Amino acid sequence: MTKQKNSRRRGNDLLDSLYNATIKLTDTVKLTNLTFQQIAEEANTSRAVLYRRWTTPFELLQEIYNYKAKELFDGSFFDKLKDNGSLRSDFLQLLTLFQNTYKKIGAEIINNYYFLRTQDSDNSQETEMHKNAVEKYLRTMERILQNAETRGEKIKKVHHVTLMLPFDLIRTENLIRPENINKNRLATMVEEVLLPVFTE
Amino acid sequence: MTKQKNSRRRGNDLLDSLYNATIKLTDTVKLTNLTFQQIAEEANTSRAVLYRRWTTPFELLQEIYNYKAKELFDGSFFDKLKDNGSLRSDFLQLLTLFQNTYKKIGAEIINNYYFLRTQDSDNSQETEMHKNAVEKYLRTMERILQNAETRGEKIKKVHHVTLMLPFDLIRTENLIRPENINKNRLATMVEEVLLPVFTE
DNA sequence: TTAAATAAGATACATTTTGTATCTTTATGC
DNA sequence: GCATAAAGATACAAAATGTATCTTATTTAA
Repeated sequence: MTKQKNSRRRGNDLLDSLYNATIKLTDTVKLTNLTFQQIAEEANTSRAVLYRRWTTPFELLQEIYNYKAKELFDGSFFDKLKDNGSLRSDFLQLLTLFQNTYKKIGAEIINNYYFLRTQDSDNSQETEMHKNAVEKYLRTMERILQNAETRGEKIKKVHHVTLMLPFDLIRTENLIRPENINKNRLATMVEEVLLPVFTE
Repeated sequence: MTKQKNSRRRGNDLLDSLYNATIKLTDTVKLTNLTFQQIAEEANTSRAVLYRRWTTPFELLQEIYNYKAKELFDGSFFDKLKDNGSLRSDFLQLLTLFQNTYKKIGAEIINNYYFLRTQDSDNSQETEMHKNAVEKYLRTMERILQNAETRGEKIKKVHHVTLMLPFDLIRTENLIRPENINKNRLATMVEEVLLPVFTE
């Protein structure tokens, strides 16, 4: 979809290129050591292009991670959720889908997103995105639990925050013990944590 | 304990001053925008002092957060843990002590610690510290559960990773929903998560 | 199809930060 | 009190910043 007849990139083409150059640099350069100079060189453009859009590399990073994290927060992966006939299977599928999205976006990117979030409390745009995501997560959990109840499984009433547990678990695992994540670990989360918490 | 008769600071006195100047700057300057110049000025010393110790602000930050996080990882707050006569009370005390340590050190500092950790996988010193901490956490949980079992409470056998749940919960809460933390929230964690997970 | 508008890219310049090196001064330990 | 180690001051070339101006390519709309 990229126009190759033009040598001078514009708009979103250029923006993508800047994003990618920055992400690529984070493989070798620590986040705290990034400079506009390097980014401009990596993206084959001039520094002016960067200064017209952002005042510091921090702002650029913030924009990138907000953008990249969108897929995690739009909750579109929930569309693949099926009623598997048991809460156990539904939970496992939920964790698997969520973890796959983490993997697809890249755990480092999401970790960085959450880090920048703590650095900047007045980011209303991201806050809105995050708030909507939490709403979607809650509604998804409510639906899963409702289905289970309809099937006759005994479901406990819990506070709303507790409904965030599956997502909290995946986030923690990717931040603290990323090397630990596999099918067995997800199954253990369901068996030893989620089922005891949400069922009698 | 600070010597005031000397105008020229040395060793740990100077180091403390550099650490404090850096931390102070992080109130106004984003982590990714810190410079040695600023830090030297803030600490009333010369840049040479900084370059003799670290090559980039990132390294300095890493050292600071490793140092500050020590108190969280040495597990000394566990000494205050008593046998309260019920698992419910023991869990609540554990969460309270852990959260108080978070508060004392500063949640931002610990969040930053974990972030830098993801940026640098080859930090053997911190890895050792972290590994020892996990060991201590596991042993503490085992002790608490053992006490409960001795009292006659029905305790489930779970994987080691699951024993990290109390600490994972507090970490998540401080990273994602810091405004949400109070006595009620901790009680809900015990009631709706920890007790169902660890007892029959 | 051409002209006007818009944004990219090149360049320049003063300022700040970096990284290194050298020298002087102060504090500490023997 | 003297030797040693480390702090602090200073200097300098190189890199990065922040801003401004000018040229050139691409888009839009007349």
